[in-house]
Amino acid sequence: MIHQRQCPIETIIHVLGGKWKPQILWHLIDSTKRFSDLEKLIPNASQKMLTQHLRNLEQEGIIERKIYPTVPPKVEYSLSDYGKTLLPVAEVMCAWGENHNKQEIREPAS
Amino acid sequence: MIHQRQCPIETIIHVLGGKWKPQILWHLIDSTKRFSDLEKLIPNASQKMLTQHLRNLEQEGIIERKIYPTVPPKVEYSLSDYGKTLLPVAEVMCAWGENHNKQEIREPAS
DNA sequence: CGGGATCCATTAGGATACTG
DNA sequence: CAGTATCCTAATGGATCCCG
Repeated sequence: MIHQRQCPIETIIHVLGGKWKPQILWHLIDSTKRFSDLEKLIPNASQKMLTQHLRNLEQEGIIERKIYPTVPPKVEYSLSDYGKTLLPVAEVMCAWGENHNKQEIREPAS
Repeated sequence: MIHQRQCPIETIIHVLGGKWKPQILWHLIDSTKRFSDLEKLIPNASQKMLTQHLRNLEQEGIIERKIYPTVPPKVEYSLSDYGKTLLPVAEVMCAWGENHNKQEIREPAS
């Protein structure tokens, strides 16, 4: 699964490029969330995909997963310090994307 | 195909997120290229995917396609002015990606 | 509660052949 | 030269059931 990417842009696209990853990160910005919280916040994501994306983000070091060995189990996800280095980048990406969404309805150049 | 994206990050990932799109853009930064040039520059991309990604980027307004009605045909691709607004964003993404590639071999935190 | 396992649908990407 | 068209495989995402 880990292969060399010729352009580092592909790296960040790979890290962020899962259908629900941006939303997951978005919800973790301000506070730690439990698995069930994320399920409620992102209701269209299936359990499987939520789990899978959370695992991916964890492997990349972006988020942290804390397990409380209680019954019933409790698992908390949070943005790691390293993950926070993504935020400024995400902001720039967001700004361009937001503008692009507006541009999409512009008239074609003559 | 056009659907609302809840987070604008998804927009830019959608625009850049094709296997060969970053490379296409990279090669168009400094100069206009013909289709056959891009084929040589990105030899692993199939004709089909190259065409498909070029069409996508054109539809998004990122690149321009100029057809010379000669025989044999000649088609030139170039970055549009609007496409150039992506460059600073791409740079930031690149920088993070580059650093991330180094981090990947770091030892896990204790 | 927070998953794992399994099976299915959709999409992305690739190989090859053909054409104006 | 710059593609289309067709067929195929791989990867992603989703639905459902089960379990400690």
